[in-house]
Parts: sequence; C-alpha cells; structure tokens
Amino acid sequence: MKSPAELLNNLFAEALRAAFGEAGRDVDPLIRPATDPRFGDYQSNVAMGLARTLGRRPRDIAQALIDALGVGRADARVSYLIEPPEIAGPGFINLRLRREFLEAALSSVPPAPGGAEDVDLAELPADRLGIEPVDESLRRTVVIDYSSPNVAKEMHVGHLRSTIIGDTIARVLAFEGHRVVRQNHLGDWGTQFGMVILGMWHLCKAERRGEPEDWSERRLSELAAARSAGGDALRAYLTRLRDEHQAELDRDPAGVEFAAFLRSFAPRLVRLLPAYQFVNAVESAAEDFDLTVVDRQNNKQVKFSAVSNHVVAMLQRGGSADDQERQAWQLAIRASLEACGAIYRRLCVLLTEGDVRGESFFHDMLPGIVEELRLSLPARGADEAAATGSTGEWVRAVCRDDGGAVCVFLETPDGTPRFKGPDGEPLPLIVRKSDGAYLYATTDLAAALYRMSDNRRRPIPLRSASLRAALAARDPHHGGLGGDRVLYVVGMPQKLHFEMLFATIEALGWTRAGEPAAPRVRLEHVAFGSVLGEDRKPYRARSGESVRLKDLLDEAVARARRLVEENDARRGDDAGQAPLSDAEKDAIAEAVGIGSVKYADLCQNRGSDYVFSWDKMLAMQGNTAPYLMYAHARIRSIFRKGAATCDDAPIVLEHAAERALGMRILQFGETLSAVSTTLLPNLLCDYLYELAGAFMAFYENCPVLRAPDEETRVARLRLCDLAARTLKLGLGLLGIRALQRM
RNA sequence: GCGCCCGUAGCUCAGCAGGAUAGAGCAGCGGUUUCCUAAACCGCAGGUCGCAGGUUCGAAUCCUGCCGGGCGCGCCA
Repeated sequence: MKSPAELLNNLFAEALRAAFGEAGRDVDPLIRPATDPRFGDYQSNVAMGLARTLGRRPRDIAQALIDALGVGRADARVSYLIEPPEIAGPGFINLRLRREFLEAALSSVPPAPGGAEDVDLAELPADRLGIEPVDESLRRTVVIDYSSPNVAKEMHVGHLRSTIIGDTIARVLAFEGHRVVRQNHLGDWGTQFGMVILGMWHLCKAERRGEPEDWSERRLSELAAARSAGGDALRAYLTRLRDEHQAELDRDPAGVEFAAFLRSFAPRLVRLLPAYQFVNAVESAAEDFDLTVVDRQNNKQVKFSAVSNHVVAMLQRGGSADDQERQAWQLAIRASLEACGAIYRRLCVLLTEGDVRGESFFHDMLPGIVEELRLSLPARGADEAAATGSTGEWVRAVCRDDGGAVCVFLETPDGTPRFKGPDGEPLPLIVRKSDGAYLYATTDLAAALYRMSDNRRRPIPLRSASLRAALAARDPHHGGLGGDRVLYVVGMPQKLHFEMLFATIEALGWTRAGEPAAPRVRLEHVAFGSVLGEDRKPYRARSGESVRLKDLLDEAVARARRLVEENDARRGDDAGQAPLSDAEKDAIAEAVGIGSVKYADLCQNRGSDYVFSWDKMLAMQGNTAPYLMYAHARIRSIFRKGAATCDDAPIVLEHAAERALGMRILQFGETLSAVSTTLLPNLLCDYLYELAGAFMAFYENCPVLRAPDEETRVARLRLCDLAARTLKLGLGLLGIRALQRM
C-alpha cells in the first residue's frame, strides 16, 4: 500500500511530463498536505514555480496540469483517487481524496498477524499495516553509531539522547527495508582506562589488608576532607597514600596477589566505579605535588599523579609482560557491558553485545591509518587529495608533521585553511600526538574505513600495506561492514570534529571507492542538543553530578506508579471494569515511566536543546507518551468491553471525524519516509499525536459499540482496530510499548 | 577573534527543501460525565515570528547586516 502523497506524487510527475515534455521532467510536484481543510486534503504548489521557467501564467499551467491528469475520464487512474481538482489563489491546485478511495485503501489493510501480543519490541514489527518496504533499488546498508557509553563510567543522562534517538532511527530505517548495522562505539581504550585498572589494583590491596568493602568510598571522603583542610593537610595525606602505594608495590613486585585477585574477581560496576573515582581524585589532587613512585617493574620513577597513564601505556604497548593489565581491562569491560545491557533492556533499546565495536577494536589499525594518510595526502597536493565533499565543497587535505604531531590540514583549492583556531592559525585534524599516542580522530578514521569497506561491493584501495592487513584481519570475509550510509548519533558540540573528519575521508576518496554501480557513501553527523535542567543549564542532580541513567529511570517509573495508583483509585468502579492488580500496576508504571522519558526526548526537534521536566513528560494532556498510550488503551478497551471483532468488515467514512481519522491512518507511510530522510523522530511523534487527537475526536462523536446499526458498528470497530495498530506500530518504532489497559 | 546553532503566544516548544488566515501543550477564562477509560473532550482569549534591509507573485522559512543568548575552536573524548 502506498501512501496518498506518494500516489499523488507519482501521478503528478507523469502529468508534468505529459503536459510540459522535457520541461516537466524531474520537477518535484510539490505535493503537500492542505493548509486548511477547506482546501481539501492535499495541494500541489508546482504551478507558481513553473510559471517563471515556462513563461506562462501559473493558473494556466495549473489548468494544463489538471487536464493532463485526466481526472474524471473513466480510463484515468487518477479518477478513483481524487475529486476533480480546483485551482485557487495564484495557482494552488487543491486536491480532495475520494471517499471511496479512502474506504477501499483502509479496507484493504491486511488483518494483524495472529499471535498478536509481542512482548518484546523486535527490530521488525510483525504487523506492518500493509506498508511495503522501499523498492529494492533504494535499499541501502546503513551503519549507525549510537549510544557509545564510556567503560570507565556509568551511563548517565549524557548518553540518553544518543541511545534513544539512534535506536529509533535504526528501527525506522530497518522497517523501511534497509539493512541496518548497529555499532556501539564503546569508549574502552582511553586514558581513563588506566584509572579503572589501577582502581582494581587498589581494591585487591584493600581486600588483602582486610579493609571494609566500602574502602574506596571512605578514601574518597578522606581525600575530600584533606583537600578542604588546605595545602599541608593535603600534602600529608597524599604522601601517606603514596607511601602506602609504594609499600604495596614493594611487597609484591611480581604482582602475584593481583593476578590471584583477578582470577577470582567477579567484576561489578558498583565496586569498580568508586575505585575509579578514587584514583581519578587522587591523581588530579596530586598534580600540584612533586610525588613519585617506582613503577611495577621497579625500573623507573613515575609521577604519582600519572600512574594511570603509565598503566595505559603498559596496556597499549602489548606483549605478554602486561597480561595482568589486559586481564583487568577485560574484566572491567565485562562489568560495564553487563551494566549497559541492563539499561538497554530496560529502555527497550536494541543494542546487544554483538553490536559493540569499541575503540580498542580498532587500535591496531591506527599506525596503518597514519601511514595511509602520509602516503595518500602528500604535502604537495596530489589530485587524489582533493575532492568534493558531501556538502559539495572542494576540500584538499595535506598530511604533515607539526610540532612533532602528525596533522591533516584541510584547505580549499586555493590553499586557504578550511578551519582556523583561536589565533587564526590553521586548525588541523591531529592523528598522532607528539608523544606518539593516537587520538580519537585516528580511531574514527579507522572505524569509518571499517564501516564503509566491503571486499565485493566497495573495496577501498589503500596505499598502506599494514593498514590493508589490519583491516583484513578485522573482517577477513567481508573486509568491512559495507555501509552506504554511515550515521553518527553524537551531540552537537562535536560538529567541528565531524566536519574535519568527513572532509579528510572525502579527500582520501574512500566514499567514492568501489564499483561504479555502488552508491557514493554518505557520512552524516546526526547531531542533537543537550538536556537542560529547569535552570537552563545542563541537567544535573542536586549534588551537581550528572544524573545516573539508572536513577533517572527508577524515578520515572516511581512517578508513573503514583499516577497509576491515583488514577485507579479515582476511577473506582465507575469504569465498570476490574481494578488493576498490583502486578498490572507495576507493568503499566514501567511502560509509562520509561516510555515517557523516551518520548519526551524523541518528540523534541533533535537539533535543539530541551528542558527536562517530569511534569510535562508524564502529563496526560499534550504531546506525551501517556496521552498516546491512553488513546491506545481506550481503543483496546472497546474491544474488551464489546467482546467485539470486526474481521474484514468494510470501512465506512460517513462522519467527518471518521474521515479525518481514516485519513490520518493512511498517512503513516509518508510520515515514515519523512523520518527516514530527515532523521527527525519528532516528525513521527507529531504524527502520532495528531492521530491520537483524531481518534479522540472520533471517540467523542461516533459511538462504536452503541452504533445505530450493525454495519456502522463493525465498520467503526475496524477503524478503531486500524487506529490502535497504527498507534502501536508507531510507538513500537519509537521503542515504546503500547498498553492494553492503563 | 573566528566558526556553528538558537531567538515564534505569559511559559515550554512545533512549523524553516518559500505557499493561502503562523500551530500545540501548560498557565487564564467558560463549558461537557444517567453514554465504549474525565489520565479525556469542546470553546474563548492570547503573536509587529529579535531588529533592519534584500531576493520573490508570495518570507517565520532563503541572503546580508545588527542586537541578544548558547556551544565549539591542535596534541582530552
């Protein structure tokens, strides 16, 4: 089933060619929903624009177009679709869909597949409402990078938008028939990682000394006290910690204790986190003091404020001497993934451990990436190094050393820098620090290569043999994910980074590689704004720390639970149905609470910041999850109460409210297309809100179970069924459960 | 300093590949329940779309300048 807008679009495109020949080819018919019900259902605004190019009066053009459409001719396909169009104002063509068409289109929607109530929100909903996937020729492989939590930290509000928006986009694109590859770019290789490992080491030592379980928390508050007491107290405290640290190293230079500890350690994030925070706090406090310890192998002095860096260096250097660090690292990842998995399941987010390709996954490609940049982007700009970016601008990239760091300078063809720093000097993309360490830009280049490359469809020619080998080692079979479209669901502040990254990739020519038939790769930064508190500053807990996602969700569910309780009590027996059991209340509170948090985020325009408000997201009125869920529950209630079925009864759109509801239902498909091209989930939210509003109006005006006659009754039931299924499907694509009762 | 984003009703926000009289929700005022869930529905009131120019048959939407706010800007991610 195609949506009305799509049908109109196709018919108008044909008519444009028929009426105006070449001049009408590839002209967008500009089919839009009517701005006012009096003007019909849709309108075409193409005539006014065409007036200039054709040198004719817009109303004449509109008339010619209508003649070419052939409405009213018995043999014209358009005749069953619309009433004869009217020309209005300067040349608007007003279109009114025929009632018979609407009724037939709605009646032809296949019944919901049996088995009905799917508990999980699967990637592909069982009930498609007759909506077909996009044409085979338009299907793409879409790689979507979202969520990307940091292993060293617990998930917090900062991860909410990426996780939720990314998941919805993934669901919508998959529903449209695209091959979606989710990627969770876990932050598992950064500097903070040394702190986690070091924290685990401290846990080990504390345990051996027989200290209490909350050792880390105690040390943290001791440190805070020493800090506020001033310089000398802090120095004394840090010196004590240093001595303790050194004593432990001396006691067990081979790390036998730590190795044993790791073998039996059941990693739990609740223990890891305070230990990490402790190390973090100690190191930042120690920066101002000249304290050192001898490193694990006892060969050199290490600054006490930089022990974790040293651990990172050991970890990243590789080799069997550092197995211990590697093992600790694996355990920490394990713990983090389990914590993330719990959050994802609760959020009904599709990400699994199979989608994780963290920073560490790419780390051995990094030297090859730098070599590739050096070979492909020589200082004397070769032709290959200049290309039109996806924005259509020309970019030229030059890779050279600067101050000991390896840099990519992006330039316009005449050599002026594309990006500048605060001092007005060219701002490069730095891919290797002067100390030899790699940065996230390097990892992002490696990840992008992996995501686009495909041995068969899009082999990317690489000059660096070591990079070729490293890429092949990652995915020997396919040589990469073969993405035609690579999406990065990452916050707005990183816009500059992605501009530079994409410009570099374009200059390397990776997006244009592969067989001629392969589409050019589109790289897109799906940017989003921040979550703000009522004070319009980034949303934080009262303590000033960012809010843990787990706490946020707990509170949402608790608030929803109170509402369920209140409401059930107020309703009493009035509704003539059994009160909700505790288990039902729990389930409803969970769905409503989580759904409200998600919906409040998704219904905002992705690009803008939004103010987090419990009252608004849990409100029953307005564009909220509870409102939509209520509309769905109300419909299901009709079926429950009437023990009714409607099977394949023909739809009748007699009443204006019936027609309006039917029209909305049919517009679901075109809404999805809009979401997949703009990647704006709020368009889907707006649609669902309007759909629910149309249902509410219908509900007030058109009795269903008490309909005047049986024919009307079953027709209305069928319309209700379609409305409920559309709501359920739409909510499902947002990763929100629809409820039977609430 | 440079770059990006934002400024729409008292408040929070939609609308911005230009289209007819700019929409929601909240807050305010007034209605609706012997009737399928009132966690609802309906009505009223509320706007020089930051300001000034420009392009256009037509601008909240595109361009330029200004004012106000946010974010970003080489070896963090």
